[in-house]
Amino acid sequence: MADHEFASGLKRGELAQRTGSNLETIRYYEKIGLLPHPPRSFSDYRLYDETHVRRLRFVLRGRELGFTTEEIRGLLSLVDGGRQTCAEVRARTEHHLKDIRGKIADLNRIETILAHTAAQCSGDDVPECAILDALRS
Amino acid sequence: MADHEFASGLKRGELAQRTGSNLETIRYYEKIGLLPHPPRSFSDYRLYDETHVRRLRFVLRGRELGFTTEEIRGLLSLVDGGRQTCAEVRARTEHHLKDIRGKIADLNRIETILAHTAAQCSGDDVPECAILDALRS
DNA sequence: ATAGACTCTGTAGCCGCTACAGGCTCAAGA
DNA sequence: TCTTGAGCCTGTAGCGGCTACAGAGTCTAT
Repeated sequence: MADHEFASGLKRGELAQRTGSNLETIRYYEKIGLLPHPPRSFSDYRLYDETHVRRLRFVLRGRELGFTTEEIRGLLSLVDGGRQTCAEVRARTEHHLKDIRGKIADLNRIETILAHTAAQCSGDDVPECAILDALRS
Repeated sequence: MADHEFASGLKRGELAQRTGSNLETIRYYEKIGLLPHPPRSFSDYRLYDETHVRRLRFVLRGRELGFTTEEIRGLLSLVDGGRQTCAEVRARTEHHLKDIRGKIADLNRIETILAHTAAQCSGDDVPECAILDALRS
């Protein structure tokens, strides 16, 4: 790096650190097209800039919020398209919201069952166990 | 089947139907050791009985309740051990309950954010979008 | 000059299934 | 009896979303 080749770009490890993502995840997102192919240094190192940082954060945030990579691809295309129709983004979000509420409901149901059965369990060292019974039934 | 070879056993498809599980899942559970290798007919068909039905139901129920296959393997070993210590089963259940409550909390957090941003979104065909902003930030 | 940290590539593995291809076996109708 | 079609057998590949590793190259600090 005699000519300070990296002065203008982040290397992959640096991008990972800046975004809190895993090193390999970055390559994976590039592979599946959620991140663009970045320019390369003379020695073939990927060189990222602020636009990549923002884009990766967008993707990571979307994942955190439970969007699938396909859904994120869709959101990105709206962003990239420029004329993103707010109505469409909203429709997708609401669809997703429905999903999430479904998952919450499911988990709450499970939680209730488990909490109930755990409460019935004496905790003693006896062969009978309310929890196992619940699983068996 | 001249000699009514199957009279005393369920075939795989019948077991699947009785338990509501997928046909292939049964083979998979056998492969990973959650179901025992059943006896076979002359023509190599798996032959199941009521103990298999119960065991498969146990596994399926455990999965429904969000236990991993490894956790279920653990629960099964307690069951199989005979002297299952109720205290231990209870401890595992409560550990699992903690997990589930964590997930519920996460999802609730996500739900709040999405609901909030969706509410802020006008739904108009304008390039600004609260949801995308939220993802970007 | 060299050690060690970083990057590159392709590929395999993780979980929990699910699906498929290609062959065998069985039951029922013509 | 023959045929048709359903069901079973096996091994293997694929899904999503990563994560890890091997083996090679590159850079930095001492």
